[in-house]
Amino acid sequence: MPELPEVETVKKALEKVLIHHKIVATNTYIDKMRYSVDSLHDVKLNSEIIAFRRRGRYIIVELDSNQCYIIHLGMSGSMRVVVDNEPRKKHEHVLISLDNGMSWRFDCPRRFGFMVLEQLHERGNEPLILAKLGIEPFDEKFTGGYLYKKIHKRKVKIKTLLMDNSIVVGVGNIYVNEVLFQCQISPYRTADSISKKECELLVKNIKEILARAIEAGGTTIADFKGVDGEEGKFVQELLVYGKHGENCPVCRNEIIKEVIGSRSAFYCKKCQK
DNA sequence: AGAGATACCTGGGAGC
DNA sequence: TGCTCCCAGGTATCTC
Repeated sequence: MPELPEVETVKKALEKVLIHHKIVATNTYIDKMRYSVDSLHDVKLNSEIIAFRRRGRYIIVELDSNQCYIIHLGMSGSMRVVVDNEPRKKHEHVLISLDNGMSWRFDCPRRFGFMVLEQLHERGNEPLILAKLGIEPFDEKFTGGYLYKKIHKRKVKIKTLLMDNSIVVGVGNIYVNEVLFQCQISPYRTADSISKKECELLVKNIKEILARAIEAGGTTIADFKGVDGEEGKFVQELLVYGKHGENCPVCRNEIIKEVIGSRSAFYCKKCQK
């Protein structure tokens, strides 16, 4: 389940092996994942890969043809770069051949992810698909004050709101549970009950937990692996996610799992108020 | 417009 | 062991 730290890990790994190589062929083996893959065939041949960016959970790969790939790994997507004649795996839906005999592949069993090609009208322009995204968690403008302003009139539960990527991007279900536990805030609190001070605390912990997860190469729950097949190590640091029935590491009370906004919430009733 | 629910998809785990 | 059922997740899209 790639969240922002996983996506950052994948982006860095891809950049290392793909930068400055040229696209020589595109093969697709499926009509669509979340979106149609047709646009991938519009890539200008021999375009050079010149830059990698990440925006939220999206990876943007810029080409010197003024085109860019926009990639979302969905929940089970992964990338690998192998020699061209390596047999295709069952769910490798997109194979892009490079000028060095390597093959860049998108494996996406559940088809929640996508890969499309867009035009960049002016270099650096935000592709349309990303226009509605909220602030990056590591942006210095992402402060307690910013968060408070965005949420203090909202009636929706804080857990749901922190996962809303029009507020802040990259906080998915794993990390929101960890963040709320660290802040000792119940996932059931409505956003308008969160004080300015608690917003400061939330922002501080979002930044810290995401940074630590990036450091560890992401979290492996079931599906995520980095480009090199290495598993992320942050799973070892999770305190509440997936720990229902176990004891709270702080007070030894039982960690509870309940559904909030149709997603699993893991929390400690005693520690989180 | 805000809030909440649901569809999308398939591997894997639980339960029988 | 083999079968069926259900859950996991981010995002888009729907209704109220």
